[in-house]
Amino acid sequence: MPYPKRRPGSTTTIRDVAEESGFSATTVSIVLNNAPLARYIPAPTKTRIQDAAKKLGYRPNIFAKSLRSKRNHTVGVMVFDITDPYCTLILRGIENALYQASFLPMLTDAHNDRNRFERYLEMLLERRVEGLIIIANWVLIDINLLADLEKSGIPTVIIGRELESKSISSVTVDDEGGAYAALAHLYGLGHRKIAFVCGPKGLMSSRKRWKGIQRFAHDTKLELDPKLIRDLPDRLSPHLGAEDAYQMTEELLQQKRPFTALMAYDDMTALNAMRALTTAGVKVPAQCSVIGFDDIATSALFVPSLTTVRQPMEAMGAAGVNVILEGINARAENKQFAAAQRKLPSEVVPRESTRQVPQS
Amino acid sequence: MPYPKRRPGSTTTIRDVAEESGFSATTVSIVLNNAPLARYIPAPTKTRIQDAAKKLGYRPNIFAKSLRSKRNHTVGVMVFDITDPYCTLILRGIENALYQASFLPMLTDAHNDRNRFERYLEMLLERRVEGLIIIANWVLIDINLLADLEKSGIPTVIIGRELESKSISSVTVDDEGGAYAALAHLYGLGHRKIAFVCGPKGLMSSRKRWKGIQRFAHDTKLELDPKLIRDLPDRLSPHLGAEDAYQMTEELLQQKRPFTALMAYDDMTALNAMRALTTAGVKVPAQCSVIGFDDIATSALFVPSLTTVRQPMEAMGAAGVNVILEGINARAENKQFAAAQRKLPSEVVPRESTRQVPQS
DNA sequence: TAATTATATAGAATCGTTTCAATAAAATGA
DNA sequence: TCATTTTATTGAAACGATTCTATATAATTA
Repeated sequence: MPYPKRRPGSTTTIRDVAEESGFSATTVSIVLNNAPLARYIPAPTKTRIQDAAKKLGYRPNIFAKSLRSKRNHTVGVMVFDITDPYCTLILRGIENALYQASFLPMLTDAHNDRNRFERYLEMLLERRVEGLIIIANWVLIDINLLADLEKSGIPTVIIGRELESKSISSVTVDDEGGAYAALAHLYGLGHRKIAFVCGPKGLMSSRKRWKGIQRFAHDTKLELDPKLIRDLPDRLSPHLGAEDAYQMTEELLQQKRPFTALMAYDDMTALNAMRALTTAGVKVPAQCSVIGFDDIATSALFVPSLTTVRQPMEAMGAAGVNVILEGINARAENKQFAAAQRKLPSEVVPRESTRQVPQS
Repeated sequence: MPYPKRRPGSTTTIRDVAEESGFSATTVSIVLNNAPLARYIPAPTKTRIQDAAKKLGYRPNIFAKSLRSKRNHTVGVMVFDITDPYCTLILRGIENALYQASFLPMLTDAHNDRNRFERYLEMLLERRVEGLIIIANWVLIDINLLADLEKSGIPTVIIGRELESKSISSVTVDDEGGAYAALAHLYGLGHRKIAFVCGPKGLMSSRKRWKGIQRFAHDTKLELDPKLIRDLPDRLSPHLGAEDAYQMTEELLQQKRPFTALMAYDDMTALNAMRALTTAGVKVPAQCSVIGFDDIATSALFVPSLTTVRQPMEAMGAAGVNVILEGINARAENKQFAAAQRKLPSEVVPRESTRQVPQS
């Protein structure tokens, strides 16, 4: 009995298959992985090995495989708040693109908390994920997280935020163009007195959208009334933002400075603005049109449904995956790869909340 | 030069730390893992090893670790549609509970598709996740998936659906009690003529909720008008359900059979029912109260905000994690463990959409 | 003092793959 | 026919940790 009989409790290994088929573990490995050398192996041998593997229900041990190959076909995905509807569609896009490539995501949620972010980052690196996708939102921890990331050297992409880094990729939507188009939409409906609830100054996307607004105003000589412009504060907690939007809309109304349309930083802001308007007795869209940005799921369900600028969230998720997949492949072949900065177009989705300005 | 100098390109291994500290790899391992034998190792040795590890930035190779220990501190999480707001809060609960235990989730989304479910299941087993959490929804693939699961022998829990299996755990909400309480809420507000848009008969939760309704009606001698009861069809696609709910509410209205309240199978149904009511000119809650079930995020934001029965989703996610963690621990110690069936209580959340029945 | 136990460390085996290097037979070319 | 190439297969060496077993000294007990 030269080979030890395989112990009943243990799982079947490649050596069991070798013994069963009458070939060596090497040959089994070559056949089952269809390695280059497999072209020297005659068909009958192949079938015998495959049959043996099937018969024993052989499932290669992924730990051993990973140990050799240093790969695990896994990427880390970090969100800052999975409760945020903005996230889930991006997640869908990520998931779908990873599925195509037979990768699986490790999902982590930083809860908008810096410590948790760092702990999770550590856990992901410890597990040697092959890539990292970060979905930025609202509050993104500041820049020194980059230090940790860059030195780790794993392909990383941030979705939803532009970065000046040369080693971290990013996928963003065309904020400026989207805001430009949104304002153009309102303008096209005849609106001239327009109120704005802009995002926090600290956010790049907020600045970009404002830039788009200004550019449109400049292009068409539309006058922007400074009294009708509010900025959301730079807050740590995103859900407080909802209340802020509500309050600011109330403030805008209390000024008694008439406006026929309101453009909000994003959909959550717009939704809360609508609530404030409705509560104050201002009918949307009859008396005031409202436009948002993002097109989160709720926006279509709302009454009235919200006109908004759609971010192609699934596409952004997919783009993020493709960017890091390129990085991962380059890495596997020891090639150099450069970080990519992708910008995707957005599109105005007209719904019930905007309407032709009433004749006066 | 007895030891080969460590190659510059490669990562630092335990042997590098051994060489640097002047001890053997064995000792390094014992110290760094604080293994039982560590109590024989004097403090100075320990610090020298720890310093060396820190100096070299040693990070143990998790693949090698897993190969020995057969563990990876990872669980598979399967959802059927991450876009479904019902999922995300449960996911939050899962994520949070796993974080406490230093586990990480592999997230998969079956897209309500059976093939995808099976492919993902295969991928998760291949990766040897230590446990499996399935968030059932709306349409859950039928029972023969159990065969695959049971034979794999990994601890599994299904959240949101009761199962007759003895080897698969489940976490559910008290559907019957919740529906009972919801109807009691309407009854308490004086409603007697109540319409129902029930869930698909095929769903256990749907049947349970209906049972709660019947029990309440029986207890209080409330009469249920069969003409005011509709069942959502058993569909494959969950989003079609939204349109169904809208239509059924229209049908209920067209009958001209008065009702002062409508109880919906779940929040999505309720939201669409409200849309239909509003569109038809029926004011909610002035003319008709509406109550849902689930308490998804959108419900609080809606105008009017939706009264509903809250499922403790985060708690359900956490409970699911705890169940499989017990299974995983039992397994690690080669103990037997029995599947657990947990049922969590629900609670009525009164909001704007329900109101005292108008005097007539 | 001798026998025993506790302390401190290391060598080698193991986990299950993949792959390098070796070998032998068969097919080809000169 | 002999040298070379192609085909077919394998033993052994990685991959990087943990742990079993062995060993040597120091401390304790009889």
